[in-house]
Amino acid sequence: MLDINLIRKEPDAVRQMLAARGNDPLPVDEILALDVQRRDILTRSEQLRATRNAVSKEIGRMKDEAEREAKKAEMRQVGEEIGTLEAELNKIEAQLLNLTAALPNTLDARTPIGPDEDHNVILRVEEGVVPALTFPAKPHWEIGEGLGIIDFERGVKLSGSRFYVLNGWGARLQRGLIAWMLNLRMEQGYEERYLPFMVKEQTLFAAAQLPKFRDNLYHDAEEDYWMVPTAEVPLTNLHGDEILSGDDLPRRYTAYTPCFRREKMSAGKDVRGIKRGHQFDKVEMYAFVKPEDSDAMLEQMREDAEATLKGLGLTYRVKQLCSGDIGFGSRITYDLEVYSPGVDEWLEVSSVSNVGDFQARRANIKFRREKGGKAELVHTLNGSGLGMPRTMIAVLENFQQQDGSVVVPEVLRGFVGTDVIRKK
RNA sequence: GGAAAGGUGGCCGAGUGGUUUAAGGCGGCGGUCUUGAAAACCGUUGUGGCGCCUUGCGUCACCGUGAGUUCGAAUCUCACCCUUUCCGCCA
Repeated sequence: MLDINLIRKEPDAVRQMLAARGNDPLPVDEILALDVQRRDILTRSEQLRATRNAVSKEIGRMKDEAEREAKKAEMRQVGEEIGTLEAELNKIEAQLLNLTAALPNTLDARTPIGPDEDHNVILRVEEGVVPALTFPAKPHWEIGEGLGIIDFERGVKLSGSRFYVLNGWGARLQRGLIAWMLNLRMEQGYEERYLPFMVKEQTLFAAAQLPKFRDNLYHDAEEDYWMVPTAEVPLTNLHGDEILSGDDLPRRYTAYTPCFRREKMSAGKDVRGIKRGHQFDKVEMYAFVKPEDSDAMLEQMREDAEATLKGLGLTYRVKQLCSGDIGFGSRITYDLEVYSPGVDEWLEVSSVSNVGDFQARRANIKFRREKGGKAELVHTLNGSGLGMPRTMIAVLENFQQQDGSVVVPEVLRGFVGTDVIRKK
C-alpha cells in the first residue's frame, strides 16, 4: 500500500508510475477527492464527539432533573448527527481503501520504463559448466516418461490437467533439490521456517496478494482458509503487527512450501510438461531490513539465488524487469532464467524483488533504531531460491545423456542417492 | 463437535454505567544522591488519525473483533475469533 501522504503531496509522481506500469492513472483523482471529503467529515464528527464527551460528563454531575433531561435530549440529537456522519465516513473510507489497495508500488529509479516484457533488460549471461549436448535434446516430458519418473496420466486422473505424479528417482531428485537448497540458504545466513500452507484472508491482504489477485487463489468455500500462492505470504506476516528492534535487523528467512495457483490468466499457456502447474514446490528467501539497507540486500539476495544455479553448473541469465512487466508490489526486480535445451527456452526460476515499505505498511511491520525511538516501517524483500519444477526441467534436460539416462549434478548426489538416473 | 473458564498497555494485574486522564506493581527512559554502581527517592512512559501558531499543543479513536443499548460503555446485550482445561473424534 502506498502512503496516503505520498499521494497527497506528489500525485503527479504516482500518476507517472501508474502510466509506466500501463495502469490507468485516473484513480489518483478519485482518491484525492475522497481524501478531502474524508477529512472534512472526520473533523466535523470529531468536533461533535468532543462536545458530547464534555456534556455527558456534565450530565453525570447534574442534580437538577429538568436540566438533565434537556441536556440528554440535546445530546441525543448530537448522537444522531454523529451516526449519520460516521456512516458516511465508513462508506468513504471503504471506497478509499478499495482504490488505494489496488494501486501498485512506486518504482525504483533503476527500473527501466517499458510497456511490456519485450522491454526487460538482459543484464548478463552466465555460462554453466555443463557441456553442450552432442545429440538432439529431448524435452523433459519425454525424458521423464522414458525413465518412468514423471507420470502425467495418473496426475490427470487424480486431479485434472496441470497435475502430475513424480515416481521414484523423480520424487527423490526434487526432494534432493529442496534439501540442498535449504541447506545452502542456511549457509548463506537465512533462518529456516516451516510454515502453514493455508492462511487467512487478512494475511493475503497484508502480503499484497489481495484484493488484486483473488482470481489466482484457491480457498475454502466455507472457512477463511486460503492456499498460499507462495511462501512470501506467510513469511511477510511472520512479523506482522510487530515492532522489531533495530539491532535484530536484517532478519533473513528461508522456507520450503508448495505453492497453489489457479493460473487462470495463463489458460492455454505452457500446458505441456511440468513448467506451469496448479501446485508446485519452491524454496523462498525473505528479508526484513532497515530502509537504507534494502538496496544492498537486493543485490545480496540475487547473488544468493545465483549461487544455486552456479552450484548446479547451469547456464542462466540475469534479467531486469521493466515497468510494464514488474510485479504489483515490487520497486525493482531481477529474474533469473536458466537455459534448458529440451524446450529450448530460458526458464524463469527465480524472481528477486525489493518491495520497499509496501508490504510493511499493509502488514504493520516496524522497527526502532534505538530504545524509545520512533517506530519506522521496515523494508521487505523476497526472492525465489528456487522454483522446483523449472529447476527440475533444467536439470533433466541439461544433464540428459544420449541413452535416455540423466546424470545427477554433483552437489545433489548425496541428497538424491545416485549418480545417474537410469531406466529401471 | 460439546462443556466450562478466560482475553485489559512492553509484562503482571485492579476495574459491574459517570469522581480530571484505565488504580497499583514490574520493566524501560530521564533525574537527584554517589568516586562509580546498586539501593532509595522524584519525574516520565503505547499506537493510529485529524487540525494547528509543528522541539510542541489540541482533539478523536483504540481494553480480542464486529454490531447494539445509553446523554455517557473496559463495564450491559448479541454474534464471532482466540487461549486454557475437560469430553468426543482423529494422523
